[in-house]
Amino acid sequence: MFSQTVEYALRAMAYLADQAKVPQPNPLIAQATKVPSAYLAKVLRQLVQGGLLNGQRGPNGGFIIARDPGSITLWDVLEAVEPMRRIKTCPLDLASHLTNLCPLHRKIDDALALLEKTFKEATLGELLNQKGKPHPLCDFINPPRIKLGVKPSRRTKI
Amino acid sequence: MFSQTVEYALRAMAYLADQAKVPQPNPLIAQATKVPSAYLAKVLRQLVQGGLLNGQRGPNGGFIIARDPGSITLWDVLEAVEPMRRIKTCPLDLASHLTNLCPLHRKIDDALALLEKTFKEATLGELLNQKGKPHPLCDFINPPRIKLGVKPSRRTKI
DNA sequence: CAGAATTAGGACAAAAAGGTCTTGATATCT
DNA sequence: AGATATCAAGACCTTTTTGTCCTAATTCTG
Repeated sequence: MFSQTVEYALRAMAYLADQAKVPQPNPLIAQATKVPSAYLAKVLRQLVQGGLLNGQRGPNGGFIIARDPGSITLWDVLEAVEPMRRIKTCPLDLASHLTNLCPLHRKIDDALALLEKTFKEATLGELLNQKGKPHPLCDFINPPRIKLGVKPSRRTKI
Repeated sequence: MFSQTVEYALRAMAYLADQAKVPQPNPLIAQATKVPSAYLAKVLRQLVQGGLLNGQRGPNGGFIIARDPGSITLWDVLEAVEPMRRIKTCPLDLASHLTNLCPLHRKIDDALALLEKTFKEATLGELLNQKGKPHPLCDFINPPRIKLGVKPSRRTKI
């Protein structure tokens, strides 16, 4: 129903909302969210371009959330990576339905509207620290920023 | 958000709900719903296998709705072609979330649950003949069953 | 400034979804 | 029975999505 990309984007945003202020480099996010790092890189770039994250290069760089998590909705995240296409005009281009969707497409679009509303009402901030609930995505809070296992380059000649 | 296949399946079911009793051959459904006929064939087969349609071969054959449209929900159609995958266990396989989804995935699954409910409450029957609304999919009711334009075979040698 | 860490961008590969075509089975009609 | 209309099944192609990899640009540290 939701694409992988959306799922990954939401995971990354939830993680970064939790780590506010300290830039998190891609491999660390990838580990915490269990998303393939190389693909995550693409998703993160979309989130930067959507204005939800800032990318900071160089040592001690990484990604940092661009605004207060309380002001970012799940809808904002969705829009940044894969905008929902609401049904505005008849998908069959029938003349008589131009201004007035047929009951089927009205029903479908109503469902989309409901989804849109649900996600617009949920902020990243709300997901954090809900008592009685597990912490988002991660078994422990603020994992130490340490080097991950040094993966041997496959280019080991000389 | 919804796949093409789901959209096509819903169009076909809405059309056939409207034509109850008279078998409609694939090309006619394809024309009325503006779905590529060869692909529609696949979708129709899934709907037959899902028990929502009956296929009847031979002259004057076609597809016919298997049950009363009032008893078929949009959810049934969705399930037949592309079952929604609810989130039942932690997608990250975190031990501490096994029985208790984290707030992010709880939120996502709640949205899926809402969708599920919406579609379970809507039947094909309800879509038909809503007054003041355009007829589903088609500019006129019960189009005559006529031969479509004979498309010249591309195998015209000899 | 040299070196290392990190994002930015894009080429490329693999997998899934969407779409086409051909062949075979079955039903109807004369 | 023969001719024809139709679905059933599946091989095959195309496009989109997902995933990998390499190179360039930038920034930090000593």
